[in-house]
Amino acid sequence: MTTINDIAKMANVSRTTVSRVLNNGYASEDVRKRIMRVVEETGYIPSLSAKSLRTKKSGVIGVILPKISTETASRVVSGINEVVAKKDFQILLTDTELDKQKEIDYIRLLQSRHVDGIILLATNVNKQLTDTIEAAGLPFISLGQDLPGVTSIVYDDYHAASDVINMLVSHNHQKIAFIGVGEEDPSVGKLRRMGYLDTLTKYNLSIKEEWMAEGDFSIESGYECAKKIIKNSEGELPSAIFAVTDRMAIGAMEYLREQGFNIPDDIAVAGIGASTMSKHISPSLTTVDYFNKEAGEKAAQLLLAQMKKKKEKEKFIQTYRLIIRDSV
Amino acid sequence: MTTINDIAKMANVSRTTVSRVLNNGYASEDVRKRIMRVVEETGYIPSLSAKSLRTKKSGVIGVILPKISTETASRVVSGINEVVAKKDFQILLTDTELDKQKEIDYIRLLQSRHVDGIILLATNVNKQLTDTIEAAGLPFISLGQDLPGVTSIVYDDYHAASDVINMLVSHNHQKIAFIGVGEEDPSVGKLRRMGYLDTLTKYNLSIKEEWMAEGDFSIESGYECAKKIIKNSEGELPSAIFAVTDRMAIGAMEYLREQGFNIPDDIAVAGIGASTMSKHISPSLTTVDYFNKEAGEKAAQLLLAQMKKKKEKEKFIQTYRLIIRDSV
DNA sequence: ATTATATATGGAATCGATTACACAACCATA
DNA sequence: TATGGTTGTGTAATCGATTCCATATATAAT
Repeated sequence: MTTINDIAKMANVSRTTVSRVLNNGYASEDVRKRIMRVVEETGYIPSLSAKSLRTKKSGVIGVILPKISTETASRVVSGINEVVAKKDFQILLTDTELDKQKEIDYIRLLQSRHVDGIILLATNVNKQLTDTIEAAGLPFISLGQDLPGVTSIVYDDYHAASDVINMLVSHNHQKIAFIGVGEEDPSVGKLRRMGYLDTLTKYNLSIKEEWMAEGDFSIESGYECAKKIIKNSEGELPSAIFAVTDRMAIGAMEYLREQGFNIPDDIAVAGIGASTMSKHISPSLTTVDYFNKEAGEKAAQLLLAQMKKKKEKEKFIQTYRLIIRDSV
Repeated sequence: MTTINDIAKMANVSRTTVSRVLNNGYASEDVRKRIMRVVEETGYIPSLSAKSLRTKKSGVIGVILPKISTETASRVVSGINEVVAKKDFQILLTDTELDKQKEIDYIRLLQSRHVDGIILLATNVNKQLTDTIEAAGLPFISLGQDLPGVTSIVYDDYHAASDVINMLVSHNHQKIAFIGVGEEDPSVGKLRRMGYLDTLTKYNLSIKEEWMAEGDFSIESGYECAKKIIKNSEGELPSAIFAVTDRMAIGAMEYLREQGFNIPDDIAVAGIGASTMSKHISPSLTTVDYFNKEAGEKAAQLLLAQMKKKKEKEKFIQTYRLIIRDSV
């Protein structure tokens, strides 16, 4: 490996000058040319470890995902990347596999790698997590969960869920079942469920335990939840099922189709997420678009801004859009 | 930030000892305890930039993708991550957006970041690319394209395509249309097309220009290609369409459905990729599973092996599996 | 001609770790 | 008691950049 010292020697200048030329180009015409020629010839690439050690900046931003291979995650990452790549930052990717200890470990790891900032897609929210973030003292953005003390971009889960119910009611549905996830996840688990419950209450519709089931984000769990709901409510079947994610909605549709139910005539289905699939299955799935990529872009922009100038915690609510399709 | 020197002072030892304790734990019981206590108390995190500068190892492996937000990419990355995370490596992610210059730039960039190895999902293959790889002198794996001089994992595109045609023929299809992509992409563009053409020839089936169209991987382009094929072949419609990717196959299905064709009775459709969607649309799509995640895992394993001990170029052919579903 | 100012360059410290080498203390063996 | 081997610890060089400060030269102002 050629180093800055080699270049300096070959160009007959000090390494100080080489560094300056490469960073701001400050030098006499003559010297600059001489240096650049040597750089070209040798194919010299500066060591970013050395640079980072000295400057405390790495040009890397850390992204912590709950799970890499989901459509949401990949859209968000794509949005983030689009923004940061323009400023010559790269992304260091970590995957917690939904393990809350790893969320914390990775923050510390990224810190030790001197990343310039972190974007976290949290699933669990707890004190230890926020303490670790606090201690890291890095520019930090939380996406998808509102973290105390941390600038957050959140989806409007409550109103999105609520709007889905509004829409179902306006389609004359009175008996609406629910497929949710665990409450450790404040956004998807709690808020969406609250949106569902509160809106039913608003319309004075009955809330039945038998019409509620809890899955784990997977298509299969959606299938199982639908089965459970249908089995448990022999007397009175729901006329619609609202699943808090598209994948679970799609699993539910599969079960219903298998059982000979017509969607939407016998039972309507709605999800959240605007997955590619939702558009292309049949009947196409009514869902909520959360603009994940835009959220990723926004997160990246906020992070870059925060890297320039530390700011107070802010909270941004990402807009959403209800997409009404054939499944209702 | 507390440094190793701070720890040394506080524990009343030299930084050498601190380093040793933290790396191999070599020290007397007494000293070790003293140091660990201070480490705990201060929450000391060693600087990986400094470490990397000294050791020439970063614990990071670079991944270069043609496009982040595709199912293939996210499966592969997930496979890679699963393997390398176990060995405490992280992934530095870059996205070329299908730009061949960026493929080269990113290799150099990753090199300057002292990544310990690179996994590249190339789309374009050219001399400059292989030269850059050669020059980087890093452990390197190419996934999806066979790169001269570089250990590669390739999908068996030719035979996969060929098998799709075999299967269609065995379902009594004689008139098989084709939706492909550009030939700059040796694997998807060239090999899959050759598999199609050669197999038609083998069966003595006619190859018609009107039955062939070229898309760009997107669902929309699949739709357009199907339209073009149907329009151009007024006299004699094909009885099956083979698209080289699931997304294009799904686009094609959409057009056919719109036009009132029954799938598979009027026209059968097959794709490649085993996307999640292929399983859940209706009719479910016949496709080829390339085991992308496993390919990612394999790539990671090979890379780790190569990091231990430089090896000759090898070429691995990833297995595939034909999944016959309702669309044929 | 002298002083002040701008411009271009180099010297040397520094960032935070690792590691080759030296050395001291201790115990065991002959 | 001298010799040698272990074991534990420290000294100092090193990795490859950046950057503060000093200095030399050229140019402008008085």
